[in-house]
Amino acid sequence: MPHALHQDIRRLPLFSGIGEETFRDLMRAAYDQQMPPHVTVVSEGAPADFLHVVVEGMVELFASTNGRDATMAVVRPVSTFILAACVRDAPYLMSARTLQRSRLLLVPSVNVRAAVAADSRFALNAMQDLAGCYRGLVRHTKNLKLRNTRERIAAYLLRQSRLIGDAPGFTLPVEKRLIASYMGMTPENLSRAFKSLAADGCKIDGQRVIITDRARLEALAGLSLLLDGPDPDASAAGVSLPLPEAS
Amino acid sequence: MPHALHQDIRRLPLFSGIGEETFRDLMRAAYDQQMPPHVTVVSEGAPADFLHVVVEGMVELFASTNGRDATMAVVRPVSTFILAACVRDAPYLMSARTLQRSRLLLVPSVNVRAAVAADSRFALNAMQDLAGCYRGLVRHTKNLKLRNTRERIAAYLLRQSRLIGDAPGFTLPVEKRLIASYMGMTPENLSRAFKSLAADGCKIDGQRVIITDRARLEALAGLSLLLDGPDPDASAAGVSLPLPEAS
DNA sequence: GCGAGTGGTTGATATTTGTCAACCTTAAGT
DNA sequence: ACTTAAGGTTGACAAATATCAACCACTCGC
Repeated sequence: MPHALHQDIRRLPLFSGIGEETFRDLMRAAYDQQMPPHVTVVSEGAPADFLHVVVEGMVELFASTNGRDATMAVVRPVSTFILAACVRDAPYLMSARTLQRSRLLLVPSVNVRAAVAADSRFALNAMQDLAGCYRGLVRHTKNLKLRNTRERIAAYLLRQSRLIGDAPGFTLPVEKRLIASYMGMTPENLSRAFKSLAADGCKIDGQRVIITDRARLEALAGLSLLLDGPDPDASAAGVSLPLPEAS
Repeated sequence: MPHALHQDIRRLPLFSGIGEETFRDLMRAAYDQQMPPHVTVVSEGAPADFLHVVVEGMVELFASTNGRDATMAVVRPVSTFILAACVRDAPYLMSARTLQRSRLLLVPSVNVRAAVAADSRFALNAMQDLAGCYRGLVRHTKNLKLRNTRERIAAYLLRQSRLIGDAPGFTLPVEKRLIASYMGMTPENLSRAFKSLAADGCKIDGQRVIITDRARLEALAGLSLLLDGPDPDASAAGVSLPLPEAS
């Protein structure tokens, strides 16, 4: 595997500062896999045999029950997912499928568990990562329970804007159907809500978003928003959608 | 503080097996507080100065945005809450209020952070605890997104039953308004749903629940239930409601 | 024993959200 | 260039859920 890649992975908060030997052992045990698009790489309920690292492409984490299914997160390079199941040695609670041609690094869970036991810095990193994931999900759950669809959408767009430095314009990072599912609504509902937001300070045209009246949009989101900030728990990958692109 | 109490706390997964000295330092730094009912002990947005241990009584974790509020969990002795904010040195994402006269042990976050840094077993415990909390919340979120109110209730009741060993009869552990809010619905809606479940294998009379036709109730819950089991992530206190009492 | 407050239930009604079907647009494949 | 498939949008409609108001039952404090 190319050295540059290892560098990128090592720079992840989860791996940064851990023993050189720990890291090397993990990488050596890992499988490097190329996957075509639309392939299920993890099935919920299965034993968590691997920690996954997304190296190229894009992966959707989702959950399903008889028919229905819900997007839980979309993961882009370079980040890991399902650390929790891995350290708990418990079944996956989410499935994962590629959205594009992707490249994944599969690190056997046994090795991960050995590494947390052996390298206390790695354990601390894992702890921080999991705390961040947890907090990300707390925010998400609060969103689902405290806001209706329009408010959730407004809050989401404001958050996206803030994450790229309060730029008023940006591009949606993923397909709208994924955003809709992630936010617990139907695509139709999202579509209509997007349109109606024109009256509340935000214009959406295709993938392009322009916040025309931030104050108004914030009022709609039912702010008091420590709910989504001011601390983004940035490392909370694996429980959210990707960053948008400014423009 | 009585010795017996320390024993109970020490037996929590978070503290079990950690260095005697680590534990003693934490306990020595802690404040032992008696609180009357209906007192807010933690406000979301505030810096996370303390890890809280519920020693007696009952505490509700909740979140609120302009008017509305949502129950996130109910914590009973002996367990801890808001570990995540504490180790991240980040603001609380939830508020906490006593439901009854309660006794709390407040362990300063600085000491907790020092302890995880110094005692690698404690760090591993914290990691496991946070992984459990995360997984608990994942289940909860899946529930919210994939099931409607009746299904959520059916699933909840089945879960409660399973947690006490598949007893068909039990007593609801908390007030119905809390259950309703936790599950993201209004009390009125919960009340009606409870009544309607009589036709689907479950009878609710006041606090008493009797599952009369488990198979039928499971069918309604839209099972395939790895969703709530078979691994309860038991240590996931702080993200769920208390256990019911069998009867 | 009595009044007040809280939680719970019920009914009528409004709002929100989902469903279904049609259609449009775009990108990919032949 | 044509066809196909997928994502997205729109409208009409249905279902789920919330809201509001009244009422009941129970507990607590006097």
